[in-house]
Amino acid sequence: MKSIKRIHKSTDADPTREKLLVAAWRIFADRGYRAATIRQISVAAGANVAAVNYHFGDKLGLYTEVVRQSMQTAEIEAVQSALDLSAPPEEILRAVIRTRVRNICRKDRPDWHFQILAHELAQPTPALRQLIEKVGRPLANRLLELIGKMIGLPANHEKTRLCAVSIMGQVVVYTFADPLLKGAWPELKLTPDQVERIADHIADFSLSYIQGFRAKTSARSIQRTRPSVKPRASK
Amino acid sequence: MKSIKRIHKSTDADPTREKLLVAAWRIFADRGYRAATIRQISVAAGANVAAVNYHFGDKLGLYTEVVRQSMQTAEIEAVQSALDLSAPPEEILRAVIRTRVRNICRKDRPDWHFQILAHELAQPTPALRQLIEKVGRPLANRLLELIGKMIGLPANHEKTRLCAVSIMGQVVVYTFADPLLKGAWPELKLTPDQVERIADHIADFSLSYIQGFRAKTSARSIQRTRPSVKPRASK
Amino acid sequence: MKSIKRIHKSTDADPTREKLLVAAWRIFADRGYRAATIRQISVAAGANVAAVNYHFGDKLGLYTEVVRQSMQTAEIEAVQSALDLSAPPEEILRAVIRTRVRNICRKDRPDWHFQILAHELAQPTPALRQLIEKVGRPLANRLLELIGKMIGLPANHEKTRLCAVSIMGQVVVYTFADPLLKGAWPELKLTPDQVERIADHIADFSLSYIQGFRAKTSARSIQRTRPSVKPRASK
Amino acid sequence: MKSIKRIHKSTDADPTREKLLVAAWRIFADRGYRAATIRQISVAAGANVAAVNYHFGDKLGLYTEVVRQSMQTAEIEAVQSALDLSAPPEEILRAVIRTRVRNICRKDRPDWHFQILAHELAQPTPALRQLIEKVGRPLANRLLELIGKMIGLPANHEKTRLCAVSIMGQVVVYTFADPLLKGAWPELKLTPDQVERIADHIADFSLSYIQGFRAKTSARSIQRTRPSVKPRASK
DNA sequence: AATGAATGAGCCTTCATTCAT
DNA sequence: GATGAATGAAGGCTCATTCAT
Repeated sequence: MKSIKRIHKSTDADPTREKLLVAAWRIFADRGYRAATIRQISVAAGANVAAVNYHFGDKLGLYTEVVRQSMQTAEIEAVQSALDLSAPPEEILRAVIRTRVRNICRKDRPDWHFQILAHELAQPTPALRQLIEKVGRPLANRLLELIGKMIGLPANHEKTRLCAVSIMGQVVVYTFADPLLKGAWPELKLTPDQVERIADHIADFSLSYIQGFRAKTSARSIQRTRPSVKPRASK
Repeated sequence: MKSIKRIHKSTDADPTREKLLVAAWRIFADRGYRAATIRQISVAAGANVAAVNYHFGDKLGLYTEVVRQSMQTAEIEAVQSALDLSAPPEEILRAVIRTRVRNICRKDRPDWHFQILAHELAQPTPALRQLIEKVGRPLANRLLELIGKMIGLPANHEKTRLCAVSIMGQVVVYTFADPLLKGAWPELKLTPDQVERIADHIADFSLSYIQGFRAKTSARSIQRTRPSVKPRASK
Repeated sequence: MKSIKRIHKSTDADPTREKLLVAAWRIFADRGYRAATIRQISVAAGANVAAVNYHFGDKLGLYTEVVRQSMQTAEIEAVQSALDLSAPPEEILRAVIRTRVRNICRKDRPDWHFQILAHELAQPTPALRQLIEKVGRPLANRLLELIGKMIGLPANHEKTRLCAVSIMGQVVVYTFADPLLKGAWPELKLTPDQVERIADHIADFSLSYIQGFRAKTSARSIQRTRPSVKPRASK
Repeated sequence: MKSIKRIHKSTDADPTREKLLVAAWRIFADRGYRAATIRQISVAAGANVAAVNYHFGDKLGLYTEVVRQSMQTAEIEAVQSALDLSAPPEEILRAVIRTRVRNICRKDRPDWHFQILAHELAQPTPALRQLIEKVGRPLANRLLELIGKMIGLPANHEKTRLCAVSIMGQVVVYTFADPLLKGAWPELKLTPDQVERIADHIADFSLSYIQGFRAKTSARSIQRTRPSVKPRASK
């Protein structure tokens, strides 16, 4: 990425810059970094082709800014805040899943955040690293702690991680494999009702194992002092 | 895609064509259709740029052939044949999951099949449609029947589909979100041992809910005639 | 032809666009649409290859613009205005022929208009249709009316059309068959003097028949009511 | 043109070579030298791409042979033989025009000879020179002699040449400007009947001037000894 | 004698970037 | 501050030609 000569103020009084960001967000989410062209973005934003280079240095600069802003947005915050609730862990997990799944079918800005993530994972750019470290890791850590609490194992235990991935996989597959699901499951319409049922199912599906696992470890923990001892101790 | 004028003999004595296919498979899986260039592929195959045009008509023709062959390969067959086993459904499901997960860390041709699928889902090409209809739908149908048998619901029941997606999501996330997982989970090395543990976990995780669900529906089905009433009590 | 995204100001202060048009006009007239390359044109205009794409969308866009401008130029107007003269029809016909033939040996822009037409007729492009409808048909109609008046038959009468083609053929053969004429007629130098003699000859040659035809039809029209009966006695 | 390594016998017992020539003749006449590809020709002839190079050295060698054979064919001979008739010059001229015009609408091999000539004139190749010298000049000379006899002037007199070009122009315009004529003259169907009327018209149109011219020169030749003195003596 | 396979040159087009105003 | 104009690099594709068999 080329270094930007000047830092422009990102105040609200700079409509061109903002319009570029919104248009870029949509188009990058739709087509990914490479397939999107700055001409498409400029036209969609009603700006000149050179405006992108002027405001953001180059294409990668614009993209990086889009990714940065995308990760700061409310729905991510919503997920994070859901993780902070002082409710029972099961309810927190349910809330987290529901919040995330609901975003899949938002009408105004359909899942742009995760679409960008999906494109990044398929075709990484330099933005992926910061995306992982700034967003992926913190979110993962909170989820791991939550699950660890539920199954009575440390956050960095392999079983904890496996459970976290199992939950995450069930959620993201609806974003990543959308065309595949629509092709093999014609009734999948992602209406608000159906989305609620999906969220409930994922939570039920996951809690079934987690609660069963806790039961087993709890039973063993009667004899032992450290409940973190897991059934498969190897590693 | 330009139609190829003639059918070329695909004997083993056609090294250039084969080398092109192997190189294209690897590069397409690595970078996706658009980002891959026929020059890169030609150089990797030790052939001329025009060789692609000669053997496959154009870039899309080469890609289509790669996708077609990719979907015919042994591991897909392995998954399908696993679905045909006359073993108990639980064992079949375990075998299917294990077969698929093992392919993630194959040394010779690392998960190219699913990497191509991931690229297709992120940036669809005309090959996606046939990929869905030729591979996605048949596999999905077998999986749905298997799960339907286990939970006592029709294959096209929404709950059956939700379970299938939950299982599939847990599996494919290891391919689709690989950089993200590696970033948030440093210990994830995908050694053969670990891959086995992953497969076991996904099977345990999924069977926990499925077996519990069958127990409930079985109990209810004594009283009720229509098992399509969703037994989920919560919400 | 790719549609050009924006309308560029065609002011005189746009030298590159103008230089491209002039160079393209010459090269297209010289070699035809297919044989001319945008690299040759760009080099001749002192511009970059991509300038063609920027100003005209693509090669066909540039060509279409060349054809459009070519047909609007003065000499075509001259022919048309000659047809509007309120002089005796014979004089108008003479003027039309002379105007057209003179353009064959113009020093500044040698017969590019008709050379492009010749290439279009040999290898049609999408521009041919509009060339026929915008220029060919209107000019033909005026010529037909003029001849019809002279021979006392309707403009759309077959004999009127035959006469028009006979005149037109005598004129255009000097452009279309130029190499052939030069080869079989070494004294053909197309000096201004000789061009004048050519024009006079074509007019004399044509008026001989036309005036004789009018005499015959006039004589017969006293007796006959339907002048559409061809008065040609031979055969 | 690349020199052919060996001279192949052009006997009838070489069907591939013959089929190539026929296919090439049609396609070259249809699209011209540059636009025609040896692949199209090979496919149309049911032969291999390399067969062209094998039999004719290269593309230009095939084309040259096509042009050479085309010029030797019967209809050209027909025109030439018509010029040899010992009939009155007017009848000979009529026969020549009729023979040529009739070829325009031949059903089996529509005017390929003149279509190739038209392409050559629009985009000359090295074959043009020999085409002019082997065919153009001899035919022109015979026509000039014929006309010279009719108007009482030497064959190389400018007026003789002008008359010859006027006649030739009327004929070839039907081949060269075919799309233009069809566009501006919808009733032009080139049925056999209409073709006969066209031929008669061209003959009438031309003889009107020629016979009138002879009358004038004959009148003067009573006083003068050298009938080559023309009305407009300048030059 | 004939051909399937392969090649290098050249073409049109796209795109991010830069420059002058 | 902002933009219209222009550019160089790179990509896919076509085609005549050549090579090995």
